[in-house]
Amino acid sequence: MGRENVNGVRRIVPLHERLRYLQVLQHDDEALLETLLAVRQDYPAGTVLQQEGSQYAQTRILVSGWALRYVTLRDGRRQIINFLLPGDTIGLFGALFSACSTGIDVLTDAVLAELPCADVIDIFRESPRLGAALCWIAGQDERYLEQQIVRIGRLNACLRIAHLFLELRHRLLIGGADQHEAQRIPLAQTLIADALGMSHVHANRSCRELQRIGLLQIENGEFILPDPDALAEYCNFDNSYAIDEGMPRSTRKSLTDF
Amino acid sequence: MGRENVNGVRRIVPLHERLRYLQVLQHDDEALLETLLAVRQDYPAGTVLQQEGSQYAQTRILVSGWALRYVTLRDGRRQIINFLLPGDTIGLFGALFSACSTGIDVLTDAVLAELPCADVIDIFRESPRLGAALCWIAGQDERYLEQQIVRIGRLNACLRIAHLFLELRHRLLIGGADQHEAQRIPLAQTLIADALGMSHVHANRSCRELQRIGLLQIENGEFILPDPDALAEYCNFDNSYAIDEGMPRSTRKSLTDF
DNA sequence: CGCTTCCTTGATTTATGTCAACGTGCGTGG
DNA sequence: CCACGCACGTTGACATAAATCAAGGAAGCG
Repeated sequence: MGRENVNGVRRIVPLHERLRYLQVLQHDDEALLETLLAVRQDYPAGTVLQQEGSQYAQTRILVSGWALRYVTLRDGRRQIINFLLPGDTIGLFGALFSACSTGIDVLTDAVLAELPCADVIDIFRESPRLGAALCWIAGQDERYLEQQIVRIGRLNACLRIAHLFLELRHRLLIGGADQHEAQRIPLAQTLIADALGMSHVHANRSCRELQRIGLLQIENGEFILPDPDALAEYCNFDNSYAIDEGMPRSTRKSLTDF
Repeated sequence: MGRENVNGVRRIVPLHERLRYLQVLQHDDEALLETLLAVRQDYPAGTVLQQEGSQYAQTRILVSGWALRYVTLRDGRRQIINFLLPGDTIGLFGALFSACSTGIDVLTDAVLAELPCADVIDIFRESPRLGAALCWIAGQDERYLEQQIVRIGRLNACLRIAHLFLELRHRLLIGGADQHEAQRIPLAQTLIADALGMSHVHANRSCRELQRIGLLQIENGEFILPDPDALAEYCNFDNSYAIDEGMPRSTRKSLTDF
């Protein structure tokens, strides 16, 4: 489960990788999930996947590449709500909403699995275990938004950037990236500014500052985290409980026994 | 459904009121929901309902009163993630997480319905319709967090306050409050500051400014919104699609046919 | 080439935070 | 009953983080 051949290379499917943490899916669930994720679609960098206020076209799962979710204000400024990484879902419960609250753009070339929104609702009938797993994914998304609120609300520019980068690294790891991959953050400074509620000028100066004190490298338009632990120390990043990865044993037992 | 006698007065149950919008619950679902919400518990203002990092004790639904959800930083400052109003859930999918990411305090005297977290997971087996309705509630929560990110990230202090107050009003209305009730915001300025990522001094000055231009009244430690439409105009508050209330007809049909 | 996008830097303005002091109402314990 | 502490609101003076304005440079691309 969770791996597939692409150009002869055995590749991780990040959503499966994420769900593996849960340790509740059984063989049938995995098979069902693989069926649902069978349809793949490629999108080039820059594609608008979803427009603010439009109807949900489909439920999508990011298999590879980065995307971003944003809200545009009347004056044209935008606020990036969060970044979407391999293993993240788009419009998971889209069947339950009449319109999208955010726009979504693909940032890099990306591969998405696509299925009708209604199929997700059917999952709950066919496999409560898989349904619970999807609620867990949705709950994690919400926790990342909480972290984003804390960052923007209470941290200064440098700390915000450091904290965001560590979250992204953490999520890349959860999706199955190796340590080296997870230290690379391919974001333009403009995007960081739009995500963290600051001007691009100030984002630039803050990145430079982090670079100056050795916590960040800037190479070919992407950032490298040379020392994640030092960075975590710098901004008090804590993923022990703020970003939960587990499920209580009792729940796991009740789901697997079912 | 959704009403009960309290001191001889027929009272709205806000979660039911919220779910009524969906128009998918059938008689059995409503009965099941009422069974689950049968156990009520009173808490006085100031009670700590949940500590950051603790295990989820139970799933709770706010029946009356206000609460707040927050994260505390190492230096003691805190960021309020959001406010909880009648009809909001606490730890809805708590069964799926090993620990709480946030603390929750009761702000006013409050009544909560309480049930074991595991019962929520069982709902998905017993009634996919009710399960979908709960996912919709969870999805709405997430949208409120998105709005919070936009506020803190891109609006200045006065606009943030105006926007937050309008969201709270909107949510009070959804929970069944009447127009008059929904114009009353019983929050201390310190709380507004902690929620909107500003100092209490600045929150005070901004509230005064809103009062000066006639968009806000301050009475006995609570705020009144004398003209919600003017306030919405002032801060470009838009609840048409940003805060979705509906569900596509197709989904409703597939759920009710089931 | 000339466009565009992104990054960079300096000068200046503005929004917001910090510090300090004081007032008010309220509950509590003597 | 009063005295006290406490939480909250208020205001002024000042410091600082961040936005804005402006200009120019580097890289990619038709």
